[in-house]
Amino acid sequence: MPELPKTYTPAEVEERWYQKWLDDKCFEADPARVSETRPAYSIVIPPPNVTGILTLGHVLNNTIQDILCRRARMLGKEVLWLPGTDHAGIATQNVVEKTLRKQGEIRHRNDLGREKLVEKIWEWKEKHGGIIIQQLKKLGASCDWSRERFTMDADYSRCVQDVFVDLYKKGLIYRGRRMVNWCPVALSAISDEEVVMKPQKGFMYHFKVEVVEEPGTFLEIATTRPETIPGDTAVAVNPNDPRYAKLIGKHIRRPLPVENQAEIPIVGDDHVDFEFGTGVLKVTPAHDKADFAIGERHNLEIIDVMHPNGTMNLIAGNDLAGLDRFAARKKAVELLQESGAFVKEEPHQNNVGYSERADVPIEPRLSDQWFLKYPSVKESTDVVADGAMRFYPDRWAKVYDHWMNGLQDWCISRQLWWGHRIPVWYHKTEDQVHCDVTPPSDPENWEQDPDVLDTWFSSWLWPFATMGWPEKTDSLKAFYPTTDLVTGPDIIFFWVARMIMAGYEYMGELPFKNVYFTGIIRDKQGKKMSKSLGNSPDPLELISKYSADALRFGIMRGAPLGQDILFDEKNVELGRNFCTKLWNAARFRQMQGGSHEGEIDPTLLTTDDKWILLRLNTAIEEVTTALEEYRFSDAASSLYRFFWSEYCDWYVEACKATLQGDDAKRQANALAVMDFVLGHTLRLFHPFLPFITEELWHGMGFSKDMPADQGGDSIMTAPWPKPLDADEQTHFGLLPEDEKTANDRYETVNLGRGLKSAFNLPGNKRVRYILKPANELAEHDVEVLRILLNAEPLDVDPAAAPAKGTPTVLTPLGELFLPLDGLIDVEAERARLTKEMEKVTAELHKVLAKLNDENFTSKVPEKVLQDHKHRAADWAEKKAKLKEMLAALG
RNA sequence: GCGUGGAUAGCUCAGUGGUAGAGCGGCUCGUUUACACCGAGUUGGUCGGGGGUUCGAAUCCCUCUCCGCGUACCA
Repeated sequence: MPELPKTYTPAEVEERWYQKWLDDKCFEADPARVSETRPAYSIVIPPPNVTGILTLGHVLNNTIQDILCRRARMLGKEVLWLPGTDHAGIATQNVVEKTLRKQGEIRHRNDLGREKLVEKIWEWKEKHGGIIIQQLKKLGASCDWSRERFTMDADYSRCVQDVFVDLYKKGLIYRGRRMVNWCPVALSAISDEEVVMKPQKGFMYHFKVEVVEEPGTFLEIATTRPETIPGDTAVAVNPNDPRYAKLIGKHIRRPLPVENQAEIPIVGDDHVDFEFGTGVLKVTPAHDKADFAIGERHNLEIIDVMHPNGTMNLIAGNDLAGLDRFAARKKAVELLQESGAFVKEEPHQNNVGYSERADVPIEPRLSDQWFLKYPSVKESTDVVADGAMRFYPDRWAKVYDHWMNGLQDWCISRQLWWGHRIPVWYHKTEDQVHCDVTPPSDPENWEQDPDVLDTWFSSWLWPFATMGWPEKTDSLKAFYPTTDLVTGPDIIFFWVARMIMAGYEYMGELPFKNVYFTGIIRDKQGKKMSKSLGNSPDPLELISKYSADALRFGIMRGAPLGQDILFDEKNVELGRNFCTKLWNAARFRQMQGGSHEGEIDPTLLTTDDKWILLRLNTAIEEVTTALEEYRFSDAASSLYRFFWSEYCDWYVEACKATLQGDDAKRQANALAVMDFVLGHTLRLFHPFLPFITEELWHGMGFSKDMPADQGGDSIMTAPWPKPLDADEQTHFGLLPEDEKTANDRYETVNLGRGLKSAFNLPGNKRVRYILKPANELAEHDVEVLRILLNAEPLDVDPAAAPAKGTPTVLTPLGELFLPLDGLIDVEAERARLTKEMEKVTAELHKVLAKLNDENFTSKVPEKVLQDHKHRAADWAEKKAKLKEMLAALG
């Protein structure tokens, strides 16, 4: 076996192994291999935006998926991780339009026209799209790239059309003139889910109008949007409001536009809250959802006073026409002031809906759009409520349930060019509609609906449309429903809920069995990572600086289930350091030489050997359980602790006693134990650290132990470690008390080191210790103690009686003395012992106080009582010893 | 409003009824048979406030404060 290089070079290693895995088709899933003994495991990737670049959110999300997939492979499952990208309608069209504008090719999309622009976007997609796919490879993602899908692939588009036509024929998709959320920048309708509410500081403007039928009677109206007054077609009061009820049916004169102060009615409507504002509401059915509803109830005229881009139109009047809605607001106030209608303005905070994408206030707007009444709602609600589909963390189930019980029809049409065009044609002369996946036979007489579908109307089919639906393909048969879905809670409604409904509607079954919701990545201050804040580090830079393994480990160790993640580069550094530690521990083993094929001889196991085997068992159990419960950070922490604090810090150091000795058999046995532990550890780590574990697996010769079928000798397909069962533990002679024996020893070492440091002796200075053992110690155990204490020599003397004032510490193995030739400072030792005495006395008092309390002793469980009694005895014994020691000082 | 998560060492978090923990940071020492991306030692906490249940509360209950998220909103 060639020697491992002194330093680990992740960039070269990661590149090399990823290519090898690809060449060997290690990630490719074959439905034909699925069987009773080889169950399927599948995940569909949440398809990133085709224009996207890797963010830390993607790193988190995809590392989790990769861990799940890699572990499933090691458990002997046939694994499909299906990758792909999303065409992301608005976002992509924006990116490309912007690029073209920057390059001076166009000023507006109309310069190119629909066909040309779509062509340009495709070109752009082929050239620059899917960068993120290459970036995912750098991260080590073990996706089956041979199955990469795009939501606008021809067959995928066909699925989208099929579904549209089907839902149309079922009467669930309909076209209607409704109030929608209109984005004045994108010039498109958007869904309720794409609107984010933001608190706004603004003003509440009051103005008064005279009741036409009762001159001298004025109504005061409060509004935040005076620019929409020209669109008012009524004012509304609550019919139960004693102040105004009698005015219902009468009229007022609308103050704007100045040149058209029409008379509009006063209507009574329960919607009006008479405690809010003045209790009089102006009703603008064209520009407010609630007002639209009032308008419908009272059959009011609808007057649209705005252009689609948010500027005022001519109907708004000469003073306002052409102004942007916010400029028009100011102008409208001025006009009211001029006419004397203005009363006052008051600062007012309210919530305004913003277009998530363009970050501008949306404009409620009446327009013709396509809507979907959600299908399979009941099954989809029940499956989560019943727990048949599990959410992790499960509190999201409640959020889901809440949304499912308040479903509003989904506005699925978008006034964009990039996307799946709605498969509906209108007859040019007759009132006919053709909805089908194929155009009408006489296309010259028909015109296709210009709109495209909301991107999510394609993503919601992702779990099955990527596997060949509507054919009943082998892949669908083998891998649907998928096993796990890993995504952020921010798209629970956008995507998760809709996939569940589509799954039931078209596959008759749930699309995935478990949903893991990741946390949201924030910076150290807790701010959300975003490009505009510039607080989002580039994962690729982190990879080149620290390695992909380091990034994966760092982010997973700090990502507890259900919590947001405060990202700190320190965590990645920790990951890098850990990889280095792993590398060096492997090198240490290799430097001892010897074959790694040595069998462990149970009769030669030392206390330390047994201890590490027991600790390994615990680690395997902890990691396995944690992963089964999706507690990735716990799994990572367990591994970290086991390998660094237990294997490296104690076991390897203790082994040096054997390795320095001259018993060849014992040495070989120690190496066999190391190999056993390392072989297991590498496999436990592989899902987290795929690259370095593969490199060491091969570099240390573990690979050839494994059967070379399926995936060859890669650690990827090595079996997932199992804890030793009872028989194996018997075989190795492992007993639970072995752990205590070793722990007593390590505690003794700790205490001895503390003593040394208390007297300012450098850790590397070899000093003499004397142990007055409480029980007899084997020669080997003494040697281990000597090495770990860095003692030279370590005298074991049951009759030890060192000079007065010799620093002494009580250990589980007996009294340990640190003779300081000629340097004894009696007062210093007295001070140290006195301090110790105070501590022990305080602890003893605490326990005794409880034990002397009748209330305690009579009510507490027997086990707790015994624990306390033992503790009291321990402290008492320590106290007695300390007293003796202090007395000896004179 | 309603729902939901959180507040434990300087920082990030673990700890769900029985002796308050880890990692990082800080400080001290250090070229020991791998590893300074390291080792040894050490310093850090009346567990957000108040009340209750209990022999016993970081842990269970109530309440308040603050931070976050979701959702619904009144012009």
